[in-house]
Amino acid sequence: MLDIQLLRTNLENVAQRLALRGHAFPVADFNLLEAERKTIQTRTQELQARRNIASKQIGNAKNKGEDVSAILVEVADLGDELKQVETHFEKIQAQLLQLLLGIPNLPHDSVPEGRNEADNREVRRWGAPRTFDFAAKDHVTIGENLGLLDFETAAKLSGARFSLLQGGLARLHRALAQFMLDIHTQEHGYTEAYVPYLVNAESLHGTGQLPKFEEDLFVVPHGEQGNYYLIPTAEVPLTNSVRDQIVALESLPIKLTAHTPCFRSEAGSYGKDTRGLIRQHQFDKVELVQIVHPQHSYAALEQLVGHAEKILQKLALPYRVMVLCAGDMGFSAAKTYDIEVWLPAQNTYREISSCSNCEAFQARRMQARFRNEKGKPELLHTLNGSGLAVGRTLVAILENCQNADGSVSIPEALQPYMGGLDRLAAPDKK
RNA sequence: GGAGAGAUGGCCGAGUGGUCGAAGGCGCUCCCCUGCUAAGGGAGUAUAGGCUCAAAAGGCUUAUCGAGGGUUCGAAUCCCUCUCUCUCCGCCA
Repeated sequence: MLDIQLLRTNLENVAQRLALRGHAFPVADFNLLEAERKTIQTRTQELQARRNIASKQIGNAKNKGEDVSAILVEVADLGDELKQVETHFEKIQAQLLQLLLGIPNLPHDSVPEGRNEADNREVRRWGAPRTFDFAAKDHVTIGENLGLLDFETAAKLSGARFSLLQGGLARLHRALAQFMLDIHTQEHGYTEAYVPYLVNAESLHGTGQLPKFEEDLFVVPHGEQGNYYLIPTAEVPLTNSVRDQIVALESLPIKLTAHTPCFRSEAGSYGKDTRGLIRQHQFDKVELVQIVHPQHSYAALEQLVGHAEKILQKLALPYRVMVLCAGDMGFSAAKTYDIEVWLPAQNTYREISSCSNCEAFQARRMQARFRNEKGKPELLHTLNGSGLAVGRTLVAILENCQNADGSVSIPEALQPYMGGLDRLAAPDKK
């Protein structure tokens, strides 16, 4: 959510910056609503003040045993009018809030202009794509040939966009998550968290998934108490842990990590990445969240990207880092780096991590604050990033580490997590 | 699921219809005394917003005592609903 003060004082500028990311701010609607708000609020407060004064007079008069009927007559009509005006005021406030909740974050000055993926800029590359002396297969073929990846059964169990892993591949998947958590907690200073996978609507409002993107979420009805939502990312529970809180200055930065499944309905992505593990309704991810002092959020973003990169480096998987253009960024982000891993079968780099600084955008929605150097509450800055998407890392390993005989070499860093196993191979067929 | 207790400022805690944005304490900030610490004295110390002001300062003002609704001229206080926490019982991994 943007600062409404900013909209009041600097609307033109805000609209321009939002236009950079392809959002048309409804300037006329806003101005109209604001003007109405102003008159109604003033009127409401006038009436409230009058009521307060009269009530005080009644109290005083009664204490002295004086007759209060004159004042009561004066105040008689006040109640009705006040109620009417208050209701009106609340309605306008709600409309303003609705409007505000639907507006994406402002892009940071360092974010390149552009409309879509094609305008993202490469920041750096690490590692060189391997050259194959045989025809490199894609991860689906590799996994199915090994007998460890089974989409057919998954479809029977659940439907499209689900997967079933078995044996060494399932273990590799688990090993990856363990490995990532260990690196982030032991080398990068994150605190591991185990979080709810079902969250309430407030939490999703806090991080920005609601109210605008409900169709991307899986909803679980929960009787009269409303709905639960399956988390689309651990960013939601981790970041919302500071919702409605004022944290102490000394406790910053708060660095949290969690391994969770993520659930996305992928509405509107029909026909995209239908083959394989790239785009699933359920996938695992190790998430990194930092909650920091506003002065340090951009330094923290660079750090956070580095933490995610570190995983790929240790796995020896080639990647590149992209800075997203204004038009390609997510709703809550002020600046986003994507890390894209090399996938030989697709002969391209594919997103495996997305790291964003949301500045105070989420903090304002969540009322997440800290007590600053002057002792005053101030909004925090929040960051999040994948460190990394487990399923996609699995894909990258299958494809990058495949051998001519159909087996897959296990990156050295993971072997301790695999009981020393150094390759996945098909069982001998007899 | 059943029975009971509770939710007040950074924290503890008083407050059952008006003089309550809220006693008292702790903590914190500033000042004084002492000065090696300790002790002592004084002042200050919620949040969000509106209007005003060129801006800052200031001034005026509104809302907020878990959330929402109701009664009333007036609600932290009375009534209703909900949420959460705690204790006991039941059930369960």
